[in-house]
Amino acid sequence: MANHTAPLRGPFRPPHRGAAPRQKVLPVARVSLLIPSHALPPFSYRIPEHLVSEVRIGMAVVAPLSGYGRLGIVVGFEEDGDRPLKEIRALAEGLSLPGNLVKLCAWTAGASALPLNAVLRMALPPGLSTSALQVHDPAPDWPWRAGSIVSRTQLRRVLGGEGLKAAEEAGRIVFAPAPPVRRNIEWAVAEDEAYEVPSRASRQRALLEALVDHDSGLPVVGLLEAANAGRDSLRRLVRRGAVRIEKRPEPLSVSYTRGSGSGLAEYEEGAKRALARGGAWIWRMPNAEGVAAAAAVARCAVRRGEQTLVLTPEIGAVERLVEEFERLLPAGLTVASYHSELGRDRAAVHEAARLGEVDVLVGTRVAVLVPLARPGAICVMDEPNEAHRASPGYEGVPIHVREPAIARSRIEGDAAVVFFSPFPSLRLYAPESGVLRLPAIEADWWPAVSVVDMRGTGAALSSTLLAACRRTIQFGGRRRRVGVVVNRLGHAASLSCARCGFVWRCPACAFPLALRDTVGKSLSCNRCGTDEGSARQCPNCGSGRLDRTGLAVDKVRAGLADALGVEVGVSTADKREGEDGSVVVGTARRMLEEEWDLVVVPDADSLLFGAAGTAEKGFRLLYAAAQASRDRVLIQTRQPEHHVLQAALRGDYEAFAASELPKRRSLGYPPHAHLAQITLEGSKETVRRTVESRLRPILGDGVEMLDPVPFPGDGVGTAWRVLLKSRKRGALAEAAALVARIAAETRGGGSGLKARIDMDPEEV
DNA sequence: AGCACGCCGACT
DNA sequence: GTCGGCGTGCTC
Repeated sequence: MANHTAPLRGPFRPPHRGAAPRQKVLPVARVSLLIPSHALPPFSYRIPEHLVSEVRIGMAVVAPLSGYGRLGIVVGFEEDGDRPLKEIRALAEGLSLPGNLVKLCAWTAGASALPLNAVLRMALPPGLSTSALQVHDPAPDWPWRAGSIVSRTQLRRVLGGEGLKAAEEAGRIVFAPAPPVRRNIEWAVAEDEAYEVPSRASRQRALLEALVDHDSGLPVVGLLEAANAGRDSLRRLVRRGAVRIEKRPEPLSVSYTRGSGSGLAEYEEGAKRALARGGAWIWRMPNAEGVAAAAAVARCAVRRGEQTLVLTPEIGAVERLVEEFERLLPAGLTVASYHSELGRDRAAVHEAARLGEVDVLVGTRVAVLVPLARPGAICVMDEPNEAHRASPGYEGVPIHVREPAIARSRIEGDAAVVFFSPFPSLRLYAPESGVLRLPAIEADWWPAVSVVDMRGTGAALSSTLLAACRRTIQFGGRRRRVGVVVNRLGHAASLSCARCGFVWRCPACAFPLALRDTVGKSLSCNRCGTDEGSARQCPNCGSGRLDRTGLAVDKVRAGLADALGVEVGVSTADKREGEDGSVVVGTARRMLEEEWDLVVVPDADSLLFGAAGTAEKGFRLLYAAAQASRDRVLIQTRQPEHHVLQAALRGDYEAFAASELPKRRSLGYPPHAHLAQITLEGSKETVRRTVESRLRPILGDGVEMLDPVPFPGDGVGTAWRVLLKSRKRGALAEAAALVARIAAETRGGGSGLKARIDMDPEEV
């Protein structure tokens, strides 16, 4: 491992396609200062004579703001103007980013309506301290010694603002941004074999015995635990010269592969093709096979001397994938994981990746911006999973990771990005997206499918359903289990006919209409605000039995427990009870992680047509439900012939895509056009005024704005949603970024306004 | 007039 | 993040 403060000089590698082209250096640099919580635009600084030859795009520099040195990244150059400019003070080379990564950050900032400095921060080592200064030449009355690291606040307290500035100017203290230092751990090493352990000192003997086979020693913490000894016994051994204690840096969480690569042959050809051509690819296959296919991509990249980035939706999946890669990939390659639970290690992994010491980096969405010395391939596992998008307030970019992944492949010399899923998102699969396709691998096994037609029934659970559950759990021999997938926890927002299953939809958007009040059955569109009045009877079959769509977890659970006479477990995000029982009810996210003998979906219609979901999400859920069943999948529906349901239960993605893609185009969904969903929190008056006076006048050409509608599920009416729509993503992101700025300006006081921006949301 | 306090905008 | 400017409102 290279030292953090040393200039960035990796081991020699042949030229790779990620190399940034040499930039002509002008005497003025644009610098994006890394000040959190402030969306400062990049500022211009003069480059001092002695640094002109060294400064390049991506270089970390120290530049003054209000007289204090701040860390920034050079993001561009410009000609010298008339304005007197401050000078860049120093370089912080060990923290620099490759020039291409700055381009990627700029693209990502534009696409996500985030300030550039916030995105650059995500690409830099985590835990980077931007407030530490090193004391170089202390004045006689200072309390610090030369070389010590002191925080800015402490320096201010002692020296005062002016004193701090003067000391920095004079070079007595130097701004020293650095990633968190790796801890040292104590190791015990056996020294003198001749030492005779006193007969009663059994702990000391145990310690020596544990150490005897380890010439290079053992970490102290583990050793004490293994020998069931305390620190005192060890100290005695040290005093007698039998053992010495050494401090060594904690090991990097980079592991080595130990497989043969023999299980990867099946995917070799596809991997080669994607890497040879580069660009974005969809590789449709069962999720279980994706691991080996991604390993094949990684091996192919390694052969080309390149690194692979593998992105998974969840942290748990990262750890599983690392283990699988260790087993599958030929021995001697390095694999490392990167996610938000990694702690101090993460900065070390970041550096190892940046220096090219990691062959395969497996991480969550936060890893998409990690610099790589030799980028070759990006694998996005389980592509449609929405955990690939950061929710506001959580770590990572708040857009789906597929977007920066594609941008990265383009920017970094056409590296390959491969999206894995049996049912990729239609926005990628649409021919207009320009994403190439590798030959699909279809599931080689499919469960038996039972469809129960619920038209005309009032009961939530059919006798067919109950009989299937009984048959499964009463089966002799091996214990069998039933998983019941329910879509929602509380109340559904849409209205459907209890007789034929008709769902009220907005004539303009084709979205299910939201049920405003359950008694009067008044309907309106959450998307465009259209008010559709009250529903009296079903326009399809004339029935007056109208009910809100969807069954809730607790209702199904109680119904099953009652009818089957067994304990029924529950597994949802915030309630887990009796999960190892024979029958478990839960939400899809939880339930479809494991396998069941019988998977039951008592209300497929709410998955497919409910307000919370779209046909696309419903298709994936039913498909995944089938894949999670060892034996049979049973679903209840009032629209048994619906093509999405039929296609899902056959596992026929192509048929589903062929019927849904034209709808996407006519409705103007990505990739045909882009949406920005802006949620504004504030009084109706404030929101309306802001939208009309500040937002509407500045909308760029081709950006359409729909009127604010109350945010669904917000009963108090303090949250409003505005949709922006455009064929041009850039224009849309600009408008969205402006909203963020306006909201930041009007915060506080009676006119308080909070904004949240979702670019290209999955559901609207 | 003199001063504390909070808000706002500039800082390159 | 840090600063100074300015208006408000209070005290001397």
